[in-house]
Amino acid sequence: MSPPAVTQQAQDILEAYLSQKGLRRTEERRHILQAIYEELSHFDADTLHRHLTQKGLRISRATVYNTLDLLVECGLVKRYHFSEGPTLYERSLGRRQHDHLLCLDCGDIHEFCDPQLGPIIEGVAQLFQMRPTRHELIIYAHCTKTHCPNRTKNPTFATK
Amino acid sequence: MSPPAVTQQAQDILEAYLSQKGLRRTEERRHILQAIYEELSHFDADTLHRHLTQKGLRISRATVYNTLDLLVECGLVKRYHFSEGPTLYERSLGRRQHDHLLCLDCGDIHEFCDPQLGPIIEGVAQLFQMRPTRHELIIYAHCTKTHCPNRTKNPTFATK
DNA sequence: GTTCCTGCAAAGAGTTTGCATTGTG
DNA sequence: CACAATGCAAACTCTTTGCAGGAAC
Repeated sequence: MSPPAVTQQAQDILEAYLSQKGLRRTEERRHILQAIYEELSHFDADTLHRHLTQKGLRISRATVYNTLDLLVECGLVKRYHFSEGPTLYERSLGRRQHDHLLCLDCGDIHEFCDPQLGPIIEGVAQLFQMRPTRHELIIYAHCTKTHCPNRTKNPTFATK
Repeated sequence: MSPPAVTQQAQDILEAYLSQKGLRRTEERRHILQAIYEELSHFDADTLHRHLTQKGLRISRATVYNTLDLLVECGLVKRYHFSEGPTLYERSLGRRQHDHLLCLDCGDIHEFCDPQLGPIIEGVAQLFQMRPTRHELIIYAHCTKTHCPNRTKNPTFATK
């Protein structure tokens, strides 16, 4: 599915969720959802806020936080807790569930899917008589390429 | 190895690390290391600080944070970033590397070791030409026991 | 018109930093 | 006695909250 089509589908899902819950369809919510689906990935709330401001949209930080909560609730956005920094978000519609590998040298975030992970998680949860709802696997790693093009960027996730 | 013996070994390692780096052996560092090795697990900085205060030790929050950094640096303590809350710490000497399963109903933290995980991580890192240094796998799950004894406790990790 | 949502600014949690004082080597 | 470590408080980052005004239904 093309990016605009996914965005449209996301908007439709949001609308359905809002009317079902008796909540309101506001410009702000549409704008935020669009930015997330067409322009950003692995962003934090403040980056999203600045992005919207630069586009000339006057949306407050509070609304950004509120709307992110809403979008996570209705499943259109996923929330991640990597090391120290702020909470990061990602669009989730039309994307396979995946995990993350963080480069300790440049802060780059790589995504991967490993089909072996699901059974492991199920097995562990069963051992404790628990029903798993979600998981986060984060691998922290260094680049082995001698001339990694990212080496120049500022490292993140470095110490904590 | 018995708990006091592990603590002693940890103190020895700390001393060695300090002299090697030209740093100072202080009462505070010894007290903090001892509390971590003998009295606490999955604690945050503030819990550790209150714990020390209750024992009659007057150690400042700043020193607690500094010392935790130091202990993580020299490998005696592990740092974890679970969902929203504060950073958690754990003693690491004499313990196998393990991952965590968090109960969404009561906030309990279970530990598990899965030998299949290592190869998966190696494989993923190799795919990206990266050298993995550490990882965090967190499984969030609900209890399936109808009368979970923990159900009464305050849930943590519930929403974010 | 009612209720939800927004924007603003203040508060809050967790952590870091600056600086004078203390204490180790 | 030099310089690292401590204690204290203020600053800082990220996020939440309270409340008045404004927009959706």
